[in-house]
Amino acid sequence: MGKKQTRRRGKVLEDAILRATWQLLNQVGYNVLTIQAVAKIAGTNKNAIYRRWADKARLVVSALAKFGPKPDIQIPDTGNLRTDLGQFFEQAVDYLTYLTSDQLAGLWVDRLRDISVAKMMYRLDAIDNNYIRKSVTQILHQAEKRGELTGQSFSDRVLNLPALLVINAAITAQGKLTQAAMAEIIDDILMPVFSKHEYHRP
Amino acid sequence: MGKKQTRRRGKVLEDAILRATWQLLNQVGYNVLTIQAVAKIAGTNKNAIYRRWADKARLVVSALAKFGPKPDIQIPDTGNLRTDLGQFFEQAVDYLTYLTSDQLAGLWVDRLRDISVAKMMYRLDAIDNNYIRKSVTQILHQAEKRGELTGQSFSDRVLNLPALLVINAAITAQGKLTQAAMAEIIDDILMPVFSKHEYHRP
DNA sequence: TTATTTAAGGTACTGGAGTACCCTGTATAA
DNA sequence: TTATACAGGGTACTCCAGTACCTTAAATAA
Repeated sequence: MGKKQTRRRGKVLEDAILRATWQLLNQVGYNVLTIQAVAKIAGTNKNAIYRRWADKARLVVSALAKFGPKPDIQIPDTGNLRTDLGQFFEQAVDYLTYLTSDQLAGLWVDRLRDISVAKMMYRLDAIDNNYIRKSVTQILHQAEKRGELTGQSFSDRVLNLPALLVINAAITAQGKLTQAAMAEIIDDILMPVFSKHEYHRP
Repeated sequence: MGKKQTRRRGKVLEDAILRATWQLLNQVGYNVLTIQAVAKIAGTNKNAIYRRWADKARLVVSALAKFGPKPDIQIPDTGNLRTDLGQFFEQAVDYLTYLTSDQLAGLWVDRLRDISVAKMMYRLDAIDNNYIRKSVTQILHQAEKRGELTGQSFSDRVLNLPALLVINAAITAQGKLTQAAMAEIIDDILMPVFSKHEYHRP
C-alpha cells in the first residue's frame, strides 16, 4: 500500500500534469487554479511542473493546446472576395467565443505580463499561429488572382486588421457575434480597406 | 527620539501613501512595486493601505490620477481631414505612450485580472476611448461641413475604429509609436474607411 | 552487469498578498 | 473633562509563487 510503485518520467509525467491541469481548469477556471493543486492532482510536485513551464499561463496554454477544442476552419474560395470573407469569419466565431469564455478569464491577461502589455491581438490568436491572418492572406491572394484586387501588397497592419476587428467584436459582444456585426465589419471596414481605389497616399 | 509623535489619519495619511506609491512607481516601476514597500516608505503599514484600496492596481491608479500627467489635447481644424487626423493622433500619442510604458507594465493587466477577456478590450479602451471617439467624431463632422465627405453617417464600429487602432498600436509598438506607423494607420485604413466611394454594400 | 547520468520527488526556504486580531492614539460627542 | 467610537499601528497568520538543495529511481552507456 505504498504511495507509488513507479516513478513516472518524461512524456508520461508531462501528460499526467497536463491532464490534471485540464481537469482543474474545467473545474475551477483559470484564476482559481494553482500550480500546487495541479501537482497534487497529478500526483507529483511543483518542481516537476516548474521544470517544464515558467508559469501558470504557459502551463494552461499547453493543456489547452493538448485537450482544448481545435479550430476546424476551411478557407472558402467562392469566386468573390466579400463572400469568402463572410464565410471565413462565420466559421471562426465559435472558436473565438470559447477562447474568451469566463473559464479562461485571466489567462490572456497573464500571458501579457511578460511580453510588455504587448501583442495582445497577436497573442490571442497566436495559439493557432496567426491562423486568421494566414487565412485572410490566402483569401486576398485568391481575389488578386481573379483580378478583383489591383495587385497591391498589404502592410502588416492591414493584414492583422481582420483578426483585430473580429477578436475585438467577439470580446465586446459579450455573447455571440451576430451576422449583422460581421457584415458591418466586412462592408464598412474591410472591403474599403482592401479595395482602396479612391484614396491615395499624399 | 521615539519613532513618531503624531499618528496621521484620514486624508493626511492617504496623501502620504499616494506620494509614497508615486515615488516608488517612478523608482522601480509597477511590477516591482510592493504594498509592503509602499507602506514602509509612507511610514505606515499594509493595513492602512488595504483599508483603502483593494489591491496594488487600484492603489497605483489612484496615485496616477493624483500625480500622473493629464492629457492636454486640442482638436485640430486645418481644413483637411487627413491633416486633422494626423495632428490629433500626434497629440494623443504621447499620453498613450506613457500609459503603456514599461514603468506601468503590468498595471492594466492587473486591472483586468478578474474579468473575462470579454470585458478586457472593453475596459482597455474605456481608458480613453470616449475621448478619442468624441474627438474623431468632431473631426469627421468638420470634414462633412467642408464637403470632404459625402454626408454619410458612420456606424459605432467605424467611429471606434481609430481608438482601437491607435491603442492597439501603442500597445504592440513596444517603444514609441512612430510617425510612420501613424501615417500607415491613417492612409491605409482610416482614410479608405471614412471615404469609401468605391465599394458599396451589396 | 555495473557505472553514470538524468530527472523525479521531498523538504525547506524566501518573500509577497491578503486577512485577522488586538492594542492604542485621536477625534468627536456627551 | 471624560467617555466613546473609530481608525492607525503592530504582530502574526495562511496561502501561494518561486527557488534551492538533496535523495533516489530510472534510463543509458560502458
